[in-house]
Amino acid sequence: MTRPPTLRDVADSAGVHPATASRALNPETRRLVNTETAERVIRAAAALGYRPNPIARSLKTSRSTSVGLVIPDLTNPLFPPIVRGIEDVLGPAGYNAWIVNTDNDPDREQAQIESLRFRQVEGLIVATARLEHPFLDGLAAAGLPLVLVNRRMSRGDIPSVTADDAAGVALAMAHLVELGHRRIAHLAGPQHTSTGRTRANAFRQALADHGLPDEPALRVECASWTELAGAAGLRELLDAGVDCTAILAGNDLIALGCYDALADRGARCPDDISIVGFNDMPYADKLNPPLTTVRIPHYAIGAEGAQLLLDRLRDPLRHTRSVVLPLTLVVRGSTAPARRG
Amino acid sequence: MTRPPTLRDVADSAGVHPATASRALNPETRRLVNTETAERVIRAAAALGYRPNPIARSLKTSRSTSVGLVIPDLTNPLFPPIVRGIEDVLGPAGYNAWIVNTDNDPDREQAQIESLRFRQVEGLIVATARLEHPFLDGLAAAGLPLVLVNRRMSRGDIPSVTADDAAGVALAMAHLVELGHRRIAHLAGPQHTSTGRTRANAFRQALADHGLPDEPALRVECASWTELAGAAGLRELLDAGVDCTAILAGNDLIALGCYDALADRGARCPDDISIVGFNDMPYADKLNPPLTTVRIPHYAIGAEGAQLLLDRLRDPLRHTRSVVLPLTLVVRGSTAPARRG
DNA sequence: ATGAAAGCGCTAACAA
DNA sequence: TTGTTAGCGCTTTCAT
Repeated sequence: MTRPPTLRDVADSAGVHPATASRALNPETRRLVNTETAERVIRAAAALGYRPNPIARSLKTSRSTSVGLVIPDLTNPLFPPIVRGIEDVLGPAGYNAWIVNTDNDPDREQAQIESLRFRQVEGLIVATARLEHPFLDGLAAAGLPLVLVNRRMSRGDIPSVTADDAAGVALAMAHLVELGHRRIAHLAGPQHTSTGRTRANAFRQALADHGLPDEPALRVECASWTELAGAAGLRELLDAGVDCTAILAGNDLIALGCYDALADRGARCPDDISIVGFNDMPYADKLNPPLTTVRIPHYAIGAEGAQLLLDRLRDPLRHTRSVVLPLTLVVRGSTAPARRG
Repeated sequence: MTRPPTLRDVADSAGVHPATASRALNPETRRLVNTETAERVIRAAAALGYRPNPIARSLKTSRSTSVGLVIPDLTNPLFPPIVRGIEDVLGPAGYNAWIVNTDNDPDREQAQIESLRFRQVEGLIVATARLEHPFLDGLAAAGLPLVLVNRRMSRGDIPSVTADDAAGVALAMAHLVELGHRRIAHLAGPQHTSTGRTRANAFRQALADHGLPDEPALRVECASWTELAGAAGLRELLDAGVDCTAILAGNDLIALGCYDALADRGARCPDDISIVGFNDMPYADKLNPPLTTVRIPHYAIGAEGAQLLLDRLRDPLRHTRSVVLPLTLVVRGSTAPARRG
């Protein structure tokens, strides 16, 4: 195993100075060098199997061509498609992403983000934003390029890519009302996240739009976006003796928790209660019953987010912008006409 | 935003030479420096908020403290837990992983691995091994530290972490035989992978162990580990008029494909045909019917694999070893007593 | 159009 | 125990 060739080796082999070889090999500066010389250098590089050392380049240019990707938990099926969308955009641009999991723990999040800065990432794509998020505020204030995906923050000045949650809720609610449901409950996600808040607000808006009463008893906030929290939420609702024929769940995992809670009580979906989820997670169509849900374009969210960050890195002064992506309702077996009476 | 402090700033602030500061700050070399001086340096570093620049360190030491992780597709629910296991071991050791997806395309795999070497990874954890894999042979021959997870290669000298697939098949088959099944088919995964081959071999061994005939018609090789290929495989079997009461699927996705194919034909699981999967993928318990499957310790596979690689990086001369992890059968609704006649 | 020279921030001989 | 020196591989002024 011999030492990999360096720029110097290429220069020697082509009979030029390393600086000239550098210029010839870099597309950005190639025009500064004689075409013939450039070709000679390029041939020499190819012959030697030369690959520039990105670490040396980074040290000189203080650009790492890497970014950090902050997600709650890779094993949540929501995130892998986002990650792929991001990588498929970053890769061709010469960038790569370091992925960290926060497990929704602010301390862990802070430690992980610090380890990313330590790695000299040029920017961050963050999927863990809370509406109020002082730590992210600080990073933004420090000038670190930041893009939010999936969730936004209250302050609107940090670029974000989100789905049109309000429209999704409107679709879901219209579907339920169309099926004859009049008493619809909402098992909301955590209200410190934009997704949780936006969907809950849109739920109330939909009630108003359809002329249905907004009863506080029909709204429960789940402690987390998990099956466990969803089951607990529905049990709370049922224990309180609340009467409803349909549930709008904050997301698919909460909907799955509803399946569990219903099974515990010997109730059936959709016969007794219809359920709509959010996300269209993988295999939602294979569940029992297949889950009606709002499909979110996760891959596109990732891809758009990466694009926003690249734009920002290439032109730091460019105006920031946020992107909202459309979504669709996928009707399956978990929703059915309401009991009449 | 002022320039981040460098080692030089710390040295100046502590009134020592940068080399001394370097020694004081690095735990490995701290014993070379006077305790008081070291403390003064450490205090100065803390006061300035100094963080060593890992890129400069890498350039000097030619160690990147990064490794590459090669997987087929992050959106396959098999892999996120492996990734987390890997990261949870690498992180505390000061290493991080670059993740690449190959989509099971050898060309893409090669390109991605080259981009990892370009990034100066110190080693590779590979989840895409085929039994014969010349490209990986080449990397191993070139001295790149390599660890295989999930799948092995024919040559046994590359360290690997796998589940005890043969034992898993034996468990699954014993379960089916116990339930009264006598005509059991195997929808095997691709035979160029160790998992596909090992499970298929163990299937035939189990037939022999239980005194059942080994009929070639009862074995089908699926083209890939996917739902689509699983559905195609079962259709092929049914179209051939093969009579069986149970199916051992190569993995859970192939089992899901069987669900689809059965539904197409108006047959039901487990009433008409029982199915056992492999992996215990997330939400396998929520499927219709809940899937009986062999649970593989994915997180542990990742964690062990990372440990093997770290051992290798710390002591390149250390003997290689491979790890085989035990697994368990999870019995659910997709298996039931066979029809009698 | 090319070469010379300097330096990104750090570490590791070697010298004192 | 500390300082001196050199250099990892590359890019980028500046000079020619």
